[in-house]
Amino acid sequence: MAGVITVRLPDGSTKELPAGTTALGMASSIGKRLAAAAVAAVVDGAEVDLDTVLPDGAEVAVVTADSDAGRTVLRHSTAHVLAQAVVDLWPGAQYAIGPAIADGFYYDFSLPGGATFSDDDLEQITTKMRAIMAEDQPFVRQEHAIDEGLALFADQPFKREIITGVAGDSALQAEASADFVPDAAVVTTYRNTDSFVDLCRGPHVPSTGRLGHFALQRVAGAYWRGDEKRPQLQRIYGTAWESDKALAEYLTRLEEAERRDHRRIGAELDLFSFPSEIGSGLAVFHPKGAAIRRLMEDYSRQRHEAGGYQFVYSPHITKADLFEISGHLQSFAEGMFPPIEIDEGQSYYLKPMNCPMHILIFRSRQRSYRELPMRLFEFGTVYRYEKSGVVHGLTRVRGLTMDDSHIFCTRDQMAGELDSVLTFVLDVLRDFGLDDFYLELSTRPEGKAVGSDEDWHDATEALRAAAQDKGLELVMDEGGGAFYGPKISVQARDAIGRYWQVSTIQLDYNLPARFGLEFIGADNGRHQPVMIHRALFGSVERFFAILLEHYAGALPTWLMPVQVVVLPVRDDHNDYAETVADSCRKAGVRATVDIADEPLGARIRRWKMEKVPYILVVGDDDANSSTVGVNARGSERPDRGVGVDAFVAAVVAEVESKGSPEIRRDSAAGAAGR
RNA sequence: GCCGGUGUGGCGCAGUGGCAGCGCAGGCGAUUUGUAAUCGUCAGGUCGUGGGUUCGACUCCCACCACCGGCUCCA
Repeated sequence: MAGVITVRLPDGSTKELPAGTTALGMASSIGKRLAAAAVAAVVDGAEVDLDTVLPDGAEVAVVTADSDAGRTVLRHSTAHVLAQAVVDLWPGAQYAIGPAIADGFYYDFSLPGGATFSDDDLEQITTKMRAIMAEDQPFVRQEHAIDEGLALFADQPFKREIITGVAGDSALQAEASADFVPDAAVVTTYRNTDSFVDLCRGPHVPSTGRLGHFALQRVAGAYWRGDEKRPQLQRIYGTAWESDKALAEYLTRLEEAERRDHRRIGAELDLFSFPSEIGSGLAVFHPKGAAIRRLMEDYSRQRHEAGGYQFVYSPHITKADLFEISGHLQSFAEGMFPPIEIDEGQSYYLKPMNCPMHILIFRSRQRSYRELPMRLFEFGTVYRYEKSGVVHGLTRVRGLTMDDSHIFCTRDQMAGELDSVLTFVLDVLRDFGLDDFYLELSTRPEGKAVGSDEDWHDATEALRAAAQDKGLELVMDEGGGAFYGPKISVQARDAIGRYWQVSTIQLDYNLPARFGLEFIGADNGRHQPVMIHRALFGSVERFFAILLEHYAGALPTWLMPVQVVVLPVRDDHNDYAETVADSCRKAGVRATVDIADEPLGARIRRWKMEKVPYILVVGDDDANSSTVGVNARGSERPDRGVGVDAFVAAVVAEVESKGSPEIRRDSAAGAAGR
């Protein structure tokens, strides 16, 4: 019957509506709440504005503000308002692109006369944006032919460039500008007022009044289309959410991340520093930080030894020749410190990688297949000339120590070796408390790869098989491998949901060939070994930082330099406190006594801030009955009258299981609650 | 490397051209403490470095260094 259409909803049901009903109309027919929360719709798989008239038989879903897709719409629309505000405040400003990104949005501008934003500008821009939102201006969608579009943006060169791109190679442009998906020879715009129109595929919220839960965060420079040879634009970052509550929660999350910042924790706990006298990106580890690092390294050594790795050492500098043979000088010279010239033109470089050294160890004599797989391991300190703007705490430094292994094996051993290496790596990471992973497989890059198609195929499939065997999510990074071989990287999720790339396992066809590596096979012939590069922590410094952020400084007991501190209540309890500490030490628990020359509360506070796992308070009652009062990290109230032996045994067990007091407390609380 | 910001005792901060301050931490003294800050007192800074402007610079200008947020890069 004419005048009625039927649409299908996401739950499979159908709904009859008068012809001409818009997506918003449909939402209203379902419920007021839904209509109020709606910001866009998906019709037959395409995201559209709410005022889109529904065709008969369409599949329709309402996009609400509190969904990921809905927030994207909010953020994108807020970005438009930002652009409108900036153009209003800086007449003649050119606006480039303003997409939604994870948790927010940005917009790039070129200001008249090369002016730049400063943080102070954000306030007046925000005020202007709120004014635009208060006016509740509609977002009006229009379609234009290419030449119309070019005329419309006559004084907006960045928009013209995008439009010109649309007219040209559309696939390429879609790649270049995530903000914009071109469609044949038509461009779409959204107009808020006579004075502001932006090129955009949409969808947008119906009007600016639907926005408002936003905050501008910072200004930054950003190259046009991410190309450092192109002009640098002025970028403003912001965030926007469906409600003030969601916005506040997000800002709280940012604060939490700030509290966990390893640079802050490193300073608070006196773990490391970056003296400017030494140079940018070069850390020194203080005693407490060094103690933690040593525990990490010692455990790693222990595991590697058990895992059949052989330990080697190599120097920090080498003649240029070595990195010419390896190819690093040709490819990565700008990432290396400049050479040291000695002995009439002889150049020495600080090593940026350990692999050539390990290769020379392999090549130092003839090798038999019986020696393979040969797994060489070293905590190898390398130096990389990171550009001045990129150094960042311990995560991006100029001097770092890789827990670097190079495995030489036969082609037949390759698949099995990859599998066991991956198992080993995940196992050790779990011991450090990282247990939520996904894997990323980086495949052959276009064009510049070395090695035969067959080699690449075999290696990639071997990596894929090893990865799939682990039952973890596998994400493809097509074309993301290095020129010399495919790679698996392990991405670990931390306590607040951030992913960090830690371990990498990489096949290499390049270096064995460049160095002419060979071994004598069972057939008495010469063969080239396969080489696997493997880093587990990646960089020890960076892994240290990841652990600090993951645990917010409260490391598991086995990694804490001081595990137990004993506080005598009065100074006549000092001797008993020493006895307790001795009992700990005898069991291999790191314990110290903090004598009673300050009030107990003050001492407890100090050690709490140190994040010591266990604070023991001992007084008359304890000295009389060989007990301690246990104040475990993370607990609200102390546990009085615990027997010394029982306490020590519990800590020993916790160290053995690589646990933390917080976890033990939870399970204990669960048991006590019954 | 590029854009923006910041740099004041060990740490966190105040100080808009005219005598460098506060809190915490530190030293000393007193306090003898039962679960997150006892009281008093003392000391500590050529204000990131180097130039310049000025009668006078923490303050204004220039260069450099370092750090922070991004961009680009990350073997």
